[in-house]
Amino acid sequence: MSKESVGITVSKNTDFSEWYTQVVLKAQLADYAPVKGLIVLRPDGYAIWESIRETLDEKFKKTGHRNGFLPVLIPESLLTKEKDHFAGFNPEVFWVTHSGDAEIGDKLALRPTSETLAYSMYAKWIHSWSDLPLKINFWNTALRAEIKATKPFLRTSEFLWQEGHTVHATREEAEKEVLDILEIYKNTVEQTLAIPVITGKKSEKEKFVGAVYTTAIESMMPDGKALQMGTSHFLGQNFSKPFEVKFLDKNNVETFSWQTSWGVSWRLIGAMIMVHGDDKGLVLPPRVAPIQIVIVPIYYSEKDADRVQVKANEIEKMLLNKGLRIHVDRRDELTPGFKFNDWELKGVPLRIEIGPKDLDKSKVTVARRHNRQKSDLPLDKIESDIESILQQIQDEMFAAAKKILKERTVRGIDYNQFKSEVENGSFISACWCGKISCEEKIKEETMADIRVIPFGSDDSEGKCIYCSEKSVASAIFARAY
RNA sequence: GGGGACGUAGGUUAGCUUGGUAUACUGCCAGCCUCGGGCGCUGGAGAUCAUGGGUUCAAGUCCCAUCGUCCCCA
Repeated sequence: MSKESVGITVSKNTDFSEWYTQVVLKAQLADYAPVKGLIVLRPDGYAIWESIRETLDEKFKKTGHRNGFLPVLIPESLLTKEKDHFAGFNPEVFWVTHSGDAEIGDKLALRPTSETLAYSMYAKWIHSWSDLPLKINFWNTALRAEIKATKPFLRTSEFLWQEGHTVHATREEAEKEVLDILEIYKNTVEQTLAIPVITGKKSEKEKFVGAVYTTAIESMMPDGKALQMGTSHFLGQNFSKPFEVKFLDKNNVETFSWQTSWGVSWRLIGAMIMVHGDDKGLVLPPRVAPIQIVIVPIYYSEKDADRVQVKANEIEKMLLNKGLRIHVDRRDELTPGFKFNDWELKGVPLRIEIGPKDLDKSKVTVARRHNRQKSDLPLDKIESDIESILQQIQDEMFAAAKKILKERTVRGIDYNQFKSEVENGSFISACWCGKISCEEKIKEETMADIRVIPFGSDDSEGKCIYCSEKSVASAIFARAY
């Protein structure tokens, strides 16, 4: 008999929104904070963030970036210095106006993003061509007031993220940085989180306010909505001029620098929950799972307890030595059946069950979380096979997600079909003339807009899906989070 | 921006129409239990009924206001 209040009570297919919320709460990733729009990350949720952070951090450092830390308060005078940028963020800015009872003259913003603060500092640090490139990344939080439509990990008023801010002597070098970072994002999301992405440029309407252009990785969620997974911006000299981030080049000429900024947030966790989760709860890809393998020892008598525990400890040690993240569930007060459900809710990719019946046959039972299949594995095969099983799970999860993305991307349709495909929750690849007015009309009429203009999708042969004029590219349209 | 729903033990909730001692399940604690898919049995602790005001002999229940949360649509 199942205890409904403990597990997930709705189906992912029929009530996606409620399903998502239940997974977040019941898998104990996060809980609602006392203030609307804010969440508290619990250890199981934070562990996933740490895992993502470690993967990215290693790649950033290998490509010459270093970490720094920026304060959370930005004076109004600084935030408003680049006007387009400020206008874009203004409605979402939290302001600190008082210290105690006294009013603060130049009121302070809780950072919605740190370009202005970082570059006011960079201007002090950069004087010569030899100070460049400057490549600093910051692991912190950003605050953007979300009054309506909040959702754990996807839309919250404060979120964990990283923001990278780099400064270069030439345009070419900065543009290469933008693409190098996007490639790191793509690889990490695809190989670690097992979520396929589409890379490309954002339209003018959707680009980062203050950027020359924005590149992004975009992905599809199971409800057919697109989710922006990460962005990498070419800022050109839009910030270096107002903030005077300039240097003397080798010819002793004062030159404004070229800049980039880029970030991913804990939104990635939300995407991973949505893409891989099922009606039993969370499903974690092995590469990112804080616990990759859980061992559940099964026994009743004292005698069985001894031999089962000895074997469990032995396997734990063997797998720890291989660098795997493993946990033995030694809780004595719970039944095996409860533990199975518990670890499935929490998404652990692989479970090893060891009981007297297994040991009698010199094997263990392994249960794969992503397809819920159980099989036998001989004791003497564990050491040699376990890593390839994990790899296989990782691959199968990515392949399944990729198949869905492919199946739900449609192309070569007219505007009438476009409307019904949007309703179906499809990604639509369609020609576009490049005019913002067409994109806005489409958004008005269908609620879908351009999520990304994939690299290499230039197309001057086609006709715009909306106005039928000559196209510039085939873009990906969809409704979005 | 518009609309809807809801605040009662840690969680889910009954009670509200028709005012009269606060329901259950789950979780928690103690003990027992062959416990391989949320096992069973016994006992126990746990509630300023969101907040403030009003009506009344009497308010979880009726009235007003406030605060908060969730969902849907633009």
